[in-house]
Formats: sequence, C-alpha cells, structure tokens
Amino acid sequence: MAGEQGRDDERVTTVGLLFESSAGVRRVLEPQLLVDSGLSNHSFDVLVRLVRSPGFRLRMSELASQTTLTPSGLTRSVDRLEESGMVAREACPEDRRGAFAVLTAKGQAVMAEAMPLHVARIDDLLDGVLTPEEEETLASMLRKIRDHIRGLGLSTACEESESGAPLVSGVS
Amino acid sequence: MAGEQGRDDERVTTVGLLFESSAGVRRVLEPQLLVDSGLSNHSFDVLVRLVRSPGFRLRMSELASQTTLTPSGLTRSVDRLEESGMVAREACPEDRRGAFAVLTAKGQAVMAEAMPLHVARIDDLLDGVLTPEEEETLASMLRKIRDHIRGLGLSTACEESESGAPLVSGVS
DNA sequence: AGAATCTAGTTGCACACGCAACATAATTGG
DNA sequence: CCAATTATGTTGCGTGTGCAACTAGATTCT
Repeated sequence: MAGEQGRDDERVTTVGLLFESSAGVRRVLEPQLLVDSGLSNHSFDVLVRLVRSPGFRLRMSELASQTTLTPSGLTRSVDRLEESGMVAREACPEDRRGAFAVLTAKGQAVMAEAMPLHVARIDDLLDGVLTPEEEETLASMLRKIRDHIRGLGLSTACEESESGAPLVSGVS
Repeated sequence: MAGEQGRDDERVTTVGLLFESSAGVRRVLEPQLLVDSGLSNHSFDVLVRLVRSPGFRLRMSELASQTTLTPSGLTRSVDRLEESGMVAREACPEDRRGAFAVLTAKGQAVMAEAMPLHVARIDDLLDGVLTPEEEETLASMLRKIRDHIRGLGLSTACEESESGAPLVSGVS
C-alpha cells in the first residue's frame, strides 16, 4: 500500500513548497522588520492580532491559538512585550485564572509606525510575482488549509492510535 | 506611498496566512513523523533532498540552500544524522574544503519506510480540503514565490541602505 | 457541599536555531 | 610566485521554543 511515486509525491512537494516559501518569506522579512521597528516576527504577529481586536485586547489562550505559538511560547513572548512596554497583562474579572493581553498606548504607537513600513517591505518583496487575482486565490486556499487545521484537535490530541508503534528501523 | 489600508492590508493577511498554514501543517505533521520514523521535520527535509539527488549525495552548501536551514543549522543537522548513521560526510576531491553529505544504506532504508507513511499522513491531513486542480495551482504559486526569493541575494545581503536607521520609537 | 475532573496560564528543562567569528582552502591580482 | 580576497564549512555563544510538570481557579458529578 502506498508504494508508488507520482501523484502522492506531488503532495509531499506541495507541503515542502509551503514550508520553503514560508521560511523564505520569513527570512527576508524578519531582518527588515527588526531594523524598521525592532520587532521579531512573532512579536509583530502578536501585536497585529491585538491591533485588530476590539479594545486592543485578547485572552492569552485566544492569542495562542491565533498565532503560530504554543501557550508556552506565547507566555514568553508576551513577557518580552510587557518588558518593552508595548503590552500589559490585565486580569479577567469573570475568570480569575485567565488573563488579557492588552496593547498599551506605546504598543499602538509602535504598530502605527511599523505597519506601513512592513506593508512596504512586503510590497517590495511580492510585487510582480503574483497577479492580484492569483494573490487572492492563494489567500483563499491558504485560508482553507488553516481553517481545516484549526478544526482538528488543536489542544489535546486524541486520535493517535491507528498505527501504534514506531514502524521504521530503530532510529534512536 | 503605501499608507492606506485595505488592499495593502490584504497582503499582510496573505503573508500571515502563509505563516499560519505552514506552521499549522507542521505542528500536525511533525509529531506524527517523529512517531512514525523518529525523524524531525528538518531531518526529513534533508533526507528527502538526498534521496532525490543522483548518487544520494549533495554538497553541504547545496543542501543548505535547498532546505530551510542556514549553513550553521545544516551542519548541526547533518551531525545528528551522522550520529544516527543515516548520513555520512565525504570529502570532495576537487574542492578540499567542501564536503558531501551522502545517504547511507541505513538512511535509504529509513526513507523507504518513512516516505509512504508520511505521504499517508499528508493525505489524511489534506484530503477533501483542496481539489486536485487547486492543489496544483497552490503548488505553482508557492513555487513562484520560492523561486523569486531564491533569486534575491540569498547569501550575503547587499542592498540594505534605502531606509537607513530604525524609524520607530526607541524599542530597545 | 465536597471530591474529581478539566481548563488557563506559567515555569524548569533541554534542545535546536541563527549570528558572528573562525579555520581552511580556492581564486584573483600584482 | 606570493599577497589579498573570496568561498566552504564548522564552532562559541546567546536566545527562543516546545514539552511536560505544575499552580490555581472553574466545572461537573454524586
């Protein structure tokens, strides 16, 4: 079963392409973002979600599931953002174990400056590569993939028992 | 230039979607890959390039530029693969500072088992999300992006002087 | 109500990554 | 032919990340 190559292999390639292009875009954009605004990609990601949220606030868990970070990574990321004075933690009145991350005035100012710069960088990078319709198509496909993955068990994985044990030789 | 929101913002979203879907796919696939074959995403990536190369061999630099790793990261990655006995380093006769990474018999065996499993995992993940034509379209767009980025200065960045200094407040 | 279970968020730990500096070898120039 | 420059690959160091274990608060069940 599943021994041939060809159509199956295309999917591996597509996934590889997804990783490659994502990493490539990131490798180009991240240093520029750092120079322009002093922000890492992850920090920017967090701040973007906050800017777009009503009241500039979001629950930690919500933030974690929206960004590409795990809860643990998000905690550290927000720690750093808090140290920089761009984000503040606020207790949640209804759920005393929960916490909001809220954008401070400084955070808003930073983003107000960072966004146009970043948009310009992206334009520099992407102009002439895809037509506007292609970009739209790309976005819609990526959205489908993302939504599908979000629909799976994001938090606690449960269905893990179909193949059981490590099948490949002993690899440490 | 590049100050309004709207169409410009779409691109930010598209790039965000690229990061998100890539990270999401990876978060799902990587643990499965580890259980199935004992390989990390990066290791698998390296091995795939080698499997597809004539003589199962590739120069370190070539490998670095093809994968999502920096030369430094690749060195460590190949170190680990070498410890596991899946890859061996071989001196390059024509260029005595260069090195080949070559797949050992064990490495080939591991990949022979890992590939079908991984393909099945990807099928599980992606089936029903995109039509075959959509997948093809997606792949071709991602390829365009990747190729465009590869065409830029991959190694030593040179054109970095258009905006000069950090423009946003003092952010540490 | 009280115990068991579950959820939100944080931390210890180990590990992998990138950057910058380095060693070594090839290439170019005087 | 020997010096300066460039290219290949590896290491020291700092940092960011995820996993698993943990604390604390909510929820459910009897």
